[in-house]
Amino acid sequence: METDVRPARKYEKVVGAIKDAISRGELAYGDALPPERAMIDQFGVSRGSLREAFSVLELLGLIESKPGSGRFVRSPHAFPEGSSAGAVPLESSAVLELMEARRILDPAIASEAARRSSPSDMTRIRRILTSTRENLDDLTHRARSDFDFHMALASATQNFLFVNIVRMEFNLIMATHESIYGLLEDKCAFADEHEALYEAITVHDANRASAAASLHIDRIYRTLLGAFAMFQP
Amino acid sequence: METDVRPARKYEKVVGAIKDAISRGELAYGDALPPERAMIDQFGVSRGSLREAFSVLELLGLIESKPGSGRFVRSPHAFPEGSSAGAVPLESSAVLELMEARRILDPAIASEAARRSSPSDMTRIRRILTSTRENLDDLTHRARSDFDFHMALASATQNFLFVNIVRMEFNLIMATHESIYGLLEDKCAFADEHEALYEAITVHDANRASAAASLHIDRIYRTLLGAFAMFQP
DNA sequence: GATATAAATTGGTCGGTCCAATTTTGCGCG
DNA sequence: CGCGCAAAATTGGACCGACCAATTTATATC
Repeated sequence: METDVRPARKYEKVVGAIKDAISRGELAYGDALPPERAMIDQFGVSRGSLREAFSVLELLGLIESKPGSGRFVRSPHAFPEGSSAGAVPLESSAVLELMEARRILDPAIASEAARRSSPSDMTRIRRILTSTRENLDDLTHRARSDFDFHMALASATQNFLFVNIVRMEFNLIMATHESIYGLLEDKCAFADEHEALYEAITVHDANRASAAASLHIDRIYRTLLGAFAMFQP
Repeated sequence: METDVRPARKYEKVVGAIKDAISRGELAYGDALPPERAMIDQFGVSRGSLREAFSVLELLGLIESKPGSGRFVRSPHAFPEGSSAGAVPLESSAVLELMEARRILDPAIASEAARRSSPSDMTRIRRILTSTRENLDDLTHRARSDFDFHMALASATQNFLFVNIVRMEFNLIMATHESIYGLLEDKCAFADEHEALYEAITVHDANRASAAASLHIDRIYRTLLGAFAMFQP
């Protein structure tokens, strides 16, 4: 019964807590966070872990550090003020923002992968795809497969900048909405689209690969859009 | 006489040293780096600083960490083995790889900025452009302007993923080739292209913005290609 | 030869020190 | 009383050395 593959780092707890506080409205735009030394007691973590949490929150665009002054909440997006039962607006806005970027980035990466992929890249991707089919019902397995697939695609571009971008994409997915895969119900479409993408890359058809990636991410985007719409007026 | 704006962090020294060692061939693909505890003495830095250096080198795709085993050199690109007078191959291959990615990413970002930019974004970019013109001969000022301009462009997309990508691009530029701006002699073209890009974004012409960005980065890419070709047989 | 054990290595965390930037306080002076 | 400037307190930034855990590799033992 392995519930969590990840070792649950301390800083993640802090990130979650602050993120939730912003979602609930306890921390609003412009507000100052408590000073480091106070938060150390508050969360019971060391300064190093705290700083790591801050660096993530800064990367997410949620807070801003001003040396000598303090840390302040930055509005990442403009989202409705008086939203009841909180937690949704921030999460959804961040995830949609991420997906909007992926609608542009992923087709470009797929196209580049189609141009430069080597046979060994393709066998690796092939292996990942079969592993994906094996256990489509397990949520964490699906998430893991998705990550592996897109990382393999990125490394097939032979360009580490794309690898880093995909790594960043999935870091953000995990940081902002771990349960996102629960919303994507259509498991078969998930696997089918990955396979279509694989086929296009195998024959080095950049245009078809780009189109396949577009279809894939567009469907996900629309699905999430629909799911989030149910939470908001 | 301010030679370095940046405070010269400890880990940067380590990154440079290891990068140079790889360039010189002292460390080749597959070689194991000395263990952390040994490098602490070797470089006279703490473990924290060392780990920070490793994280950068890992991001650059130069090394790979295997828990319980050690850290190993990864070939980032295949580049000529017996290259004399070293230092060039790694640097140039990494920079060209970065620029190849930018040829794809930057037009996409420019196009998105054209679609979503607000008036306040444009005034900020306008200010950066006039500042750029003011001191075109100073190398560090030009580098700073370039960074500011592209960061402003990224934030005009209203999407923090693009902001992070541009931040990453310039982190890599600084990490791999700080003197890169010395190779880009045509100062006027530099400023002109930025202005053309600005114009396209102001009128929200996504296609023109994308084209302008392509022209800009393509010229830089060709210039660097030419400059590096002189170092290699 | 197989297995248990020990050693070596990286990963994560902690609690400090010192420094730079900023803000706040307080004092002197007009 | 009000203003301005300097000292002090507050805050984040960088760094250090130590500790223990997880994992891999080497070694010893049967």
